[in-house]
Amino acid sequence: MTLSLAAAPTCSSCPIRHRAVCARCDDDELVRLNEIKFYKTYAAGQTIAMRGDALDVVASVVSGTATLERAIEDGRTQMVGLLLPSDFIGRPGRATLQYDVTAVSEVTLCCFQRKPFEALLIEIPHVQERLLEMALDELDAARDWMLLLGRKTAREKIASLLMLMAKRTMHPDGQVMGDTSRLELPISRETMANFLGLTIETVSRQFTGLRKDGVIALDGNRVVHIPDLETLLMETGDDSDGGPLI
Amino acid sequence: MTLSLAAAPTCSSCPIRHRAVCARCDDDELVRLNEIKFYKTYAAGQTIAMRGDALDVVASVVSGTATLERAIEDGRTQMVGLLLPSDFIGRPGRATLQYDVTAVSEVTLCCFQRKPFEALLIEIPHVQERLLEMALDELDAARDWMLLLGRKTAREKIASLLMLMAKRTMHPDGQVMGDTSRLELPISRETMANFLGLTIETVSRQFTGLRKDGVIALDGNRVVHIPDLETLLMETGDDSDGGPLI
DNA sequence: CCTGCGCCTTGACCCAGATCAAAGGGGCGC
DNA sequence: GCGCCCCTTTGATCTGGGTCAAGGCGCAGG
Repeated sequence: MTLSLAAAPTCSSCPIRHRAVCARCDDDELVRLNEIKFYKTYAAGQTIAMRGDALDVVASVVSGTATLERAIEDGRTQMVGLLLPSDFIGRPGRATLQYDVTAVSEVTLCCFQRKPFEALLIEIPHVQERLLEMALDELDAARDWMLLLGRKTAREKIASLLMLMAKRTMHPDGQVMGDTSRLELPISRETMANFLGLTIETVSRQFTGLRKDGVIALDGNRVVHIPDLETLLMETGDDSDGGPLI
Repeated sequence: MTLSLAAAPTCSSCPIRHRAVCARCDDDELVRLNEIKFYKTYAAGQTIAMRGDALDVVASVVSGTATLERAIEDGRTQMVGLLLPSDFIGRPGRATLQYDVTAVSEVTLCCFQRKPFEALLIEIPHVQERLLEMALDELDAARDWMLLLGRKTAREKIASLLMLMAKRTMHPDGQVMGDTSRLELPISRETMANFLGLTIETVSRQFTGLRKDGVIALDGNRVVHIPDLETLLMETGDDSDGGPLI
């Protein structure tokens, strides 16, 4: 997965330039953020944190894909968030984690110790402002996802997921870039199933169905070609405007 | 629906005492909040705002019940939030609404003009802090709801809804109060169906099922008696701790 | 008192997606 | 090259909840 950083704010020294936390920081503030940050990398499949764990760091995703999941003892699992580069993990003001966080591909995080980070929040109001904005965006995304889970058909769910991936891969800051027809899926069929509230068999069948109907073409099972984004959009069941997704 | 205000912070002159926005405000700050607030009442069934509307006020619910809904053109509707007293509507920093907001019972809102409210946010950092906290709580609740929508059975969904209502009605600030066995439902079967991603027929059948199994007793169709909360909890499919729900 | 209207319940049937089961690949160690 | 393992696809069958249709029931208005 590649991200255009051309239009990203130029926070020094961080690969994603703290886009998550300091879009409006001045140099002095950046220095202070840099003082308390450190990087951490997790292998694909590794558990980053588990429900109930103490949360003594917050972090933003620099590269790779991670998932937030909620599970019931009997094995049923629902993904409740997909973390792609620039997404933020952890919440100031709460000490324990509500979900399982798992690295799907190799993941690098830019971490901040929670305590000093919270201290900085008080001094740098627009970081807090930015966090509020991000939390509200995530809330909107979660609510769109509720519509998907509660009311969409399996085919609409798959199409919506592909649109989401396409948007996130190709328009990191809102502008179109690169090849809009080739999409590399960062997650397995099982992860998709957990995201969509489906079984892997149904996910697989819907992929086959979309392929047979010419909406997508498959190249291996991690690469999707989308000949026409409009056609795919029609399959999502969303109104024309689409709206923000995760 | 009644709320215990005994332990609520003592912000003057507002029925819910701005619990949502100023748990930590001092007198001066309260005066400034009071200067820009006003009340508005909506009749049951009335539309408070629609998707796409300009959002020039933010508000907290003083009394009554309202819903946030997302709809697809073909009529499928998913409720994405239930607004009970002390809940907050609207988001600083975004001008248009993403959902339809409807009054379910008669609703009174304590409103603030968005612009002056945003101005106050900058000057009163702990209001911003409180908003962030609330947004993150709502996000947790939305994610729990995603587990319900994606992975729970119809019976578990109904049981979860009843537990949610029971918690919200009886423990507004965490402490138990009043009669834990009688629950008055503020919403119709249709509203429940839209909340749970079910049809009204299924909702009705599940109520009948729970009644026949002695988990609940019905008195008319808006009043539920819960002989044993533990039994109901077991039907929700949640792990023991339960966790926060909306 | 009857009638109409909203809401809710119940019944009969159907179907999308789950479940159970059996093959494909494709990559990697040996 | 060979076998193993994991992921994915496909097939056959089952079922929970949707759909369609027909009553209850309470209540407001005539």
